[in-house]
Amino acid sequence: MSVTIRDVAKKAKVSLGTVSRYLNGYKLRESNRIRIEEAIRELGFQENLIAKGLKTNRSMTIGVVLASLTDLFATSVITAAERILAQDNYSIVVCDFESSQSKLEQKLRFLKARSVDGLILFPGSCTSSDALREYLEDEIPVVIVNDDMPDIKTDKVVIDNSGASFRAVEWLIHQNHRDIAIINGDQNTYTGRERYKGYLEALQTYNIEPREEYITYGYFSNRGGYEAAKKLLALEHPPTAIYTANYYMTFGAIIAINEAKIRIPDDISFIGFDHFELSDVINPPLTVVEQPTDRLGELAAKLVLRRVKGDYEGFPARLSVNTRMIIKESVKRL
Amino acid sequence: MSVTIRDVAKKAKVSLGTVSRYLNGYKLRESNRIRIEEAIRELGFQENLIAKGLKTNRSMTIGVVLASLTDLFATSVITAAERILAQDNYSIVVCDFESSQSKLEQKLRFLKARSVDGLILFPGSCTSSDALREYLEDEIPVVIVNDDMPDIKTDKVVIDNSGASFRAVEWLIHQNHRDIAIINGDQNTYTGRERYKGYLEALQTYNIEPREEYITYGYFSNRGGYEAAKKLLALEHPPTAIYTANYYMTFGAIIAINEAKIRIPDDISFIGFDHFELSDVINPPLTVVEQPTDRLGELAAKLVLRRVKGDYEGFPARLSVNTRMIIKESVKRL
DNA sequence: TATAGAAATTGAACTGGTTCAATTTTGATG
DNA sequence: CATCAAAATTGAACCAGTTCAATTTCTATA
Repeated sequence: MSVTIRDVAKKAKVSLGTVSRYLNGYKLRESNRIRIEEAIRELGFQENLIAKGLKTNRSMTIGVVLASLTDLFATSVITAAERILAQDNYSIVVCDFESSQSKLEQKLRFLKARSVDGLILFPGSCTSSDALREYLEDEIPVVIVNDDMPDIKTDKVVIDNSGASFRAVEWLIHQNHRDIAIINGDQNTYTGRERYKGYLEALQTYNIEPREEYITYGYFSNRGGYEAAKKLLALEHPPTAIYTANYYMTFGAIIAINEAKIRIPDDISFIGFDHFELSDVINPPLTVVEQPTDRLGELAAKLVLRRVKGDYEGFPARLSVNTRMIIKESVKRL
Repeated sequence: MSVTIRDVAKKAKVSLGTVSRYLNGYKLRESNRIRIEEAIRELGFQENLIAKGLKTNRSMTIGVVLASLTDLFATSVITAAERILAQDNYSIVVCDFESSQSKLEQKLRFLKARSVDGLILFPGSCTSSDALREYLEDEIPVVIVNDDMPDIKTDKVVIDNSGASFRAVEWLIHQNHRDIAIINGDQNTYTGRERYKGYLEALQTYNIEPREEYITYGYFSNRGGYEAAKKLLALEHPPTAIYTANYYMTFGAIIAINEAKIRIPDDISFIGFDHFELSDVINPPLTVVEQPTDRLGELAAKLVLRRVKGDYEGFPARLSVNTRMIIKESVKRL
């Protein structure tokens, strides 16, 4: 079979305990260190993390569970998280649950059998989970990203969802817009509700009566955004500005606007969500709410690492990061 | 600590070998089966896949290595692959290497230490790897997705890249286009070169002299596609049709066209790449080359599973799947 | 009912690491 | 040079499963 530390020990004429100590960075006699290094090189030894994990009860893996691998927000966050985790020699095991509650349970159990040391979870439309409770019972740290599971006590990293909407709408108001429409995400989700809330709060703060026909739903999908925008543009009194509450809806809406040969910002003002590649390349470049996906991933990774290492200070933490408005040219001052 | 099969064995009054056999689906005496199932339920036993992996030398994980987690093509393929793998109780460990050769090596070694049973690799612009050679030496199956590593002998699943271009361009020619531009991907990549090749072959087949100014490069990026399209539209004799060789360039180009107030298909015909959500939502819906990402993921997963299970028939396999043209309304017959 | 062959069960040995109590080596000090 | 505490090393036991040769139980047949 493959080369084990026993082989290395024999070749270097030391005990296996010494080789183990070498591998784990303990100090040892210079002459032994040299002989072990030589033996490792000559034998082409590679340590077996599975065997290591058996005794230490650590797999050095963090489970990542998300609704869909093709979700740009989640994958952006994960990219950043993975970078941090890799620095500490952790790797990520990724599972998607296709927005299905039963698959979520299944994947969570699956990862648990695999002894993940921690979990980063994007629950999306799933608001509860029995399997997740088992993680808490066994004290496996869980960090939820930009979401809420009200009856489950875990760490969270979130963006300031309602604040993001508030500032976007406030910006429109400051540019003298009053007829401001929103294309909302799915109201069964935390982010969907929060972003809607911020919209309402901004209107309220400036004494603007919300108009029912300006409140539309795109359900976080491209097609949804497209259709909602189409509906808005067809109104007898169309809004002077549209705010979309996520990336996919933003591009659906833009396409509807282009199609209607309505120009941004001359005919209608627009604030989108997320600052991914497409937003800049559009003409005119879009004013958007930028989610700090890198920061979010970084925080989630660092938090889960801290917990994995036993530091439970401030549990359950709820780290919130602010979004940023990227002001470009898609909003006209009235 | 946690509940082990020894605890289950004791409680069910059988030996641990019997419990092991139960867990692995062997037949056993009805009375024992019942008692074991009871014990498992009562104790809340969950098997430890890490311990299992130590003896069997199988981790039940497949490594997935790709340049970027935010690449929609790769994540679509992976989604389909994961579905198949999960059916056989395999999970995927995902690493991105950020298009860096050294990170690729690092991640491959990392996964190897983690005893992945197989590897699905999207090499992108990396055309070779020492760490990968170690996989072959140790007979860990590797499947490369839609790419080529000329001096490394592995299984591959590919799409018919040059054929895809050929048919797209041929379709334009059949609609009487002669001034056909291409927005090429990065020529340092296999897919970039192949797709360009198909374009040239189609022109040649129909005796059309390729025109240098119609051959542009968008390097597979959104911005690249945008800029290439802008350049094409600014030509004294702009092409009557544009073909873009991947998704991101397609949308960059569309935005450039919209911006220039040129209409598809009246002013210019267009064939894009990939049939993701945006292509349909555009007006008019785009005629595109559809890559069967589901099929590709399925094939990659099934192939790697076959190899993992020791079936090396037909090694190295090179499974090719055909792209499909989705004919919509973005091409005008001249 | 005895018996042979098949089927099921047993449990010690094994996988490749870590751990720690016991032992050996080192080196500073009187 | 003897002594002793500190540092380094040793190797058996352990982690939670699988495996397989040996043993026990079952079943069919004479």
